[in-house]
Amino acid sequence: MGISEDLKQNKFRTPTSKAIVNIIYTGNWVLQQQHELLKPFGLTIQQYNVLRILRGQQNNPITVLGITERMLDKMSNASRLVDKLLEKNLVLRRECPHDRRAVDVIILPAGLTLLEEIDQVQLNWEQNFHGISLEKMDQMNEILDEFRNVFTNN
Amino acid sequence: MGISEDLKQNKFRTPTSKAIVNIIYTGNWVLQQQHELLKPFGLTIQQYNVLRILRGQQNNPITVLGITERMLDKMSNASRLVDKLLEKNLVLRRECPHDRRAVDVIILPAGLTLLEEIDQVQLNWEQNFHGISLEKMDQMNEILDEFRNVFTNN
DNA sequence: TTGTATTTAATGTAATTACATTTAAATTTG
DNA sequence: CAAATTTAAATGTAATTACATTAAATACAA
Repeated sequence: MGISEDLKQNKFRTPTSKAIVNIIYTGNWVLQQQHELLKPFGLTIQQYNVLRILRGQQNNPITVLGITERMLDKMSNASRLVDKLLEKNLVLRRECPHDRRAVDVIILPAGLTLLEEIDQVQLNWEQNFHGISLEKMDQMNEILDEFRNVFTNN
Repeated sequence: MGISEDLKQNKFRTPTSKAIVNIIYTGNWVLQQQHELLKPFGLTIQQYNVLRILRGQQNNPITVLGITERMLDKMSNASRLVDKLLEKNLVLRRECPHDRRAVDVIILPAGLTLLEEIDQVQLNWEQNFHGISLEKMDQMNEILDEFRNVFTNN
C-alpha cells in the first residue's frame, strides 16, 4: 500500500498533519503530470517556467535576477536555465544597457510559438478538473493562501 | 514581484489555473520548510521519508521495493537512499529469507531515536497552523483528494 | 577620489535525481 | 526439467540541483 492509500484511509494524527502530507503529495503529483506533459516538447518544468516568465514580460526584457525572483522554485540557477533555452534558440541574451553587471533576457518568436503549442496541451489537461466546481477551487485557493500566510507572508 | 504576489493578486485565467500553480507553489513551500527543519539532523527529505516508512513497519522488515512503493516521491532510488541511511548507521540491511533477490531493511534504535528528536521539532512547526480551524483543514484535504481523483485514482 | 561594500551573473563542485542497463534470483511455460 | 520471462536490487551515466565561490560592475562612504 502506498501513500495514496494512506491519504484515503486517513491514517493521520490530525487533519493538519494529513494536510501537510497531502499538500506535498498533491504538489508532487501535479509536477509529475506537468513533467510528462512537457516531455514531448523537450523542456524541463524549470525551463518551461522561465519561458512563461519571459512571455509574461510582453517584449520587455527581464534580467536573470528578475527571473530568479519570479520563479516558483527557489534558486535553481536561472543563469544555467537561460543557457539551456539559449541552446534551443528560444531566447536571446544581451547585456543590460544601464547596468553592465546585469543581463537582459528576451523570448524569441520560436519560444512564443513553442509556448503556444504547449498551451493547447495544458488547457486540454486542465479540462480534467472541470468536474470540480469553481467555488471549491476558490475555497482551496483561499485555504492554501492562508496556509502559507501563517508565517508572516510567503 | 514574485509568484507569491501573483497568487495574492489573482492574476489567473480561472480559479482552476490558479489552483494548479497554487498547489505546486504551496507544496514546494512546505518542502522548503521541511528541508530547513531537517538540516540540523543531517537528513535529506527523502532519507527522512524512508526512515519514517521504516518506523511505520513496527519492527517488521520491509524490502527496498516496499519502500519505493510507499514513497511520496516516485522512484528516487530507494536502494541508494538506504545506502545513505546505512552509512549513518540508522538502518540495517539483510537478505530477505524467502526471496534472495529481495533485501530487507530494518530501522535501528539509533534511527528511532533520531526520528523522535525530529518529531519534537515537527510538532512544534505544526503549531504554526493551529490558527486554521480543523474544519478548514478537512475541507482542504477533501478538495486535494478530489483534485487527484479526477484521474481515475491516484 | 579612493577604498569598501554590495549587487549581478557566472562558475566550480558535490550531491541528488532521472532513466537505462545489468545482475541475480524466482517464476512461468513448453 | 530447460528455456524464456519476470521481478528485485544495484549500478552507470548524464542531467539537474544545491550551495559556495568568483569576477565584474556599481553604489556608497570617508
